[in-house]
Amino acid sequence: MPTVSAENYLKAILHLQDEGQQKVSTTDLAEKVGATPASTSAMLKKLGAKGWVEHARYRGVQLTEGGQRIAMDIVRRHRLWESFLVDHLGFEWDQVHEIAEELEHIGNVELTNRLDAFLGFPKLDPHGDAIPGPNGRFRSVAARTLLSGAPRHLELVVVGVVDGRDAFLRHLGVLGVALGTRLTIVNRHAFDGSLEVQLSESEDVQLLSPSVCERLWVDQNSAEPSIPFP
Amino acid sequence: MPTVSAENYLKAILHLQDEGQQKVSTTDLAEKVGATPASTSAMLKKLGAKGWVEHARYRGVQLTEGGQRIAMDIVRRHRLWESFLVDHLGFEWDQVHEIAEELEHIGNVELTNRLDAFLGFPKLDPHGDAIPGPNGRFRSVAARTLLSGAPRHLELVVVGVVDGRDAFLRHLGVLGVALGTRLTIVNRHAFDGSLEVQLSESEDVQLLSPSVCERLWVDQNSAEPSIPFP
DNA sequence: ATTCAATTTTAGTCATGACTAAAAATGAAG
DNA sequence: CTTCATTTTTAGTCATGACTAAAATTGAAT
Repeated sequence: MPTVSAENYLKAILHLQDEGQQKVSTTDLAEKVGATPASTSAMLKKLGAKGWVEHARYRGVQLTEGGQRIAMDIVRRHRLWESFLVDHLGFEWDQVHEIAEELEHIGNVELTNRLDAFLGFPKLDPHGDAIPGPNGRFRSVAARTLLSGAPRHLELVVVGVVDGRDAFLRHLGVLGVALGTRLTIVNRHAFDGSLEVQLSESEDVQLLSPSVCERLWVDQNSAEPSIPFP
Repeated sequence: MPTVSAENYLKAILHLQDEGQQKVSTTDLAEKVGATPASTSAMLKKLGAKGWVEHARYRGVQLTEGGQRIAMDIVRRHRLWESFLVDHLGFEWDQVHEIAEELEHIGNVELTNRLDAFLGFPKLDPHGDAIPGPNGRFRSVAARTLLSGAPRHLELVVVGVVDGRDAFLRHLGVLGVALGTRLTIVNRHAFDGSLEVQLSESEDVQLLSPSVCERLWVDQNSAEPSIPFP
């Protein structure tokens, strides 16, 4: 069983690996967890000894299979609790992160699974991030979803429109969106549910109104290499 | 803000004070928290410095007003979470203590109050123990309750019977219960809801079936000095 | 009063996980 | 191929909160 501190490091490594770097540098990790590189270096030695990370001195870290499993479970608990806080206790999206940061460290499996069931086995948390299942992997996302209900941080392809009217299609053109456009949701705005999406080709970030998001069918871009953390 | 460890000591002192000892001995406290008397002695010095306990060397400890407030808040969170686990996640009475022991240390006030509201401001937890309100004091218990719905660890007086039939009254006589009998619920059995009650006069512990408990009106024994932890 | 067994505190260690300051390794530029 | 700025690790401290062993205090019994 990892300590709370170890869990925070493992989680941070998972997030950084997701953000692109396959090997995570000590400095980046230190910054993420809010510690000095020296402290981080010391912790990495311990995590390595436990078999949770592969750590070649001066070369960066990577989660092992076991370490990733632990980190995914933490993310699972974090996002389940966030869902609970928003859906049942009436918190807003932007108020729940800190609280979930504490709740996520309660590792009781029975508790987590029952909470999952209580919530109806949700696939996405209130921020639109995918929730790992009890097996430590993400639940398969429906083949075709409305953009408004798709997860963040996953490259999507526009595969259809709900509304075929000219005015809407012209509007899409202005926004730089068409059938086949690849994009990634980078942020959901709590205020009205509008989405910031990054268009893969142009690298532009575009703000899409809720009414646009509800009229676009998207699919996970299967061409993309399947990384563990969408 | 107390550490998790400090919270456990404060909670233990509250429980021991409730069980009769106004001043709690280092040895008893040590046993309760599962530490050595030496470690406990060291912790008491710190708790004293924070103003949470009064500690006269070799003379025992007592919670200060501030310390009691902290301890009551911990008990509040513990019992609210236990209620949540049983009422909404489907746990049994005897499975929830350990989990609540972890959840109770998340001190976010907003979280606690929202959870309280979500649960419908319950007065008793699944074990029949009173739940402190947001002010750190127990909510007033209804003037007259059925024994089956009364809190544990509080001296009660039998003030009436629902069912006046001879057979029932004779049965009460056999059990040693009559109008005016003072008793305290010491345990609820998860299996069928039957209660173990201690009769104040004889000191006997008597097992009462659910059907008996549902036919007895009880009231809080107001003659008793009002101790903080019923 | 004095002794003595039980209780409590102090003294001295240890493990965790943080820190600063100093040393070592890396790798890019000349 | 050597230099040097950057990154990373090591060395040495500190605070928490636990422990054991030893000393101090209490209070009950002679």
